[in-house]
Amino acid sequence: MPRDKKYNEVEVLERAMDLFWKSGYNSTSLRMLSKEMGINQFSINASFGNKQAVFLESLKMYKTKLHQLLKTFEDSSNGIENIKNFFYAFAAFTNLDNTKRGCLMVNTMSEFGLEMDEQVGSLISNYEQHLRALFKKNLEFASTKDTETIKKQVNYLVLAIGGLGLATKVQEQNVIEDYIEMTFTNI
Amino acid sequence: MPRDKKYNEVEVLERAMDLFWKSGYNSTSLRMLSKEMGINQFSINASFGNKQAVFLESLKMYKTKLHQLLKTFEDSSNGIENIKNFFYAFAAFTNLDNTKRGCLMVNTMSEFGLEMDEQVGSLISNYEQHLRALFKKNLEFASTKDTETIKKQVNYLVLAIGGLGLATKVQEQNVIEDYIEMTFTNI
DNA sequence: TTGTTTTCTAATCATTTGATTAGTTATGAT
DNA sequence: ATCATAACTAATCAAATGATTAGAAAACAA
Repeated sequence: MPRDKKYNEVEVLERAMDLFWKSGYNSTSLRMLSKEMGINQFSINASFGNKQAVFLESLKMYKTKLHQLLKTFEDSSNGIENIKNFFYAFAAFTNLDNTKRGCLMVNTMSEFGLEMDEQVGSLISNYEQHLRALFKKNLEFASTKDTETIKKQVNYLVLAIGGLGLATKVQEQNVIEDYIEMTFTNI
Repeated sequence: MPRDKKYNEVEVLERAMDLFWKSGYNSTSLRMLSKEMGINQFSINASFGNKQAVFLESLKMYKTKLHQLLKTFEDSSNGIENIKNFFYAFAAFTNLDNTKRGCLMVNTMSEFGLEMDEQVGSLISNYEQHLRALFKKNLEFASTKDTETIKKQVNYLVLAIGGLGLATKVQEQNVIEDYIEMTFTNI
């Protein structure tokens, strides 16, 4: 029988995710990953395949983390206030320990635009649909809004949370708070 | 007397700007620039210094273009509607010919975050101040808003236009329009 | 035409990149 | 203890990167 792996693939992937989150895909080299993950380049490729695959797995892990955050708001009582609370939680999440990393998915959208790896692209658009569903559900809750209004407000909130993900990379906390408060003044 | 330059530095810079606008700093190589600008790498460095300097000059040119757009709204009648019109013009500008390039400044903020070249950073924050001034002036026009409200609404609009710059890279036109319309129901 | 000056071309430099190789080490079933 | 297997290390590969070099070409004053 062969020897066992010295490292835990979930643990080293978490380090990879942190690095991609902070620096993006193109600015993160395999050598940086190797150093940060504590395993060498060969082991990275042995465990994941190649750099693109490490990135995809990092995105999946990020999505899981974000989903854990989201679940709280999916389970709790419904309504606008619930969406607003999610915005605040998202802002805290994307600026954990004042790291100003933004949102890995938003960063990735910005880095690649529409010319994105297909698997990465579908992971992200899948999550956008997920968010849309949450927003829609909460907007419909105890409300007399017509379908057209809800559609527009969902579009609005999706872009607003994208903008929030970008803003947490560069803006101060008080500006972020003003933004969230203002976003929900009229919906 | 020496020979004259075969190329016009403004024209080749415009090509460089287009490339940085489309692909960002790190994903644009000197060889891509050379091909697109129609001059070789030596000439690029002879005219501008190095890659970073070409980028800085590209940003300056972009800023000038954006400023030409902005001037229309600085000169025209004041008020909320004026800001809204600027949002629409900005959305059209960042998605000219359906190129989905977004805003070069927003793209740059997203690519580098706060760890940005000093000159690039001050150029961008300088423009943010410019926008803040425009928004403030128009919000104050024929309005009884208190100082605190105006401060919050300016913060809101600055982040909203950043989000719009990001959104034009990936979203459809109708979603963009819903976003702008909804943004201005809140102020 | 000649000579001087600068632009331009093409080749090359040292690094860095993603990826792979050859060879060594450790594990655990027998 | 032996040995088959897979994980590991370190070195290396070809390609791409930003930058620079040496020399040819062009323009104009004299």
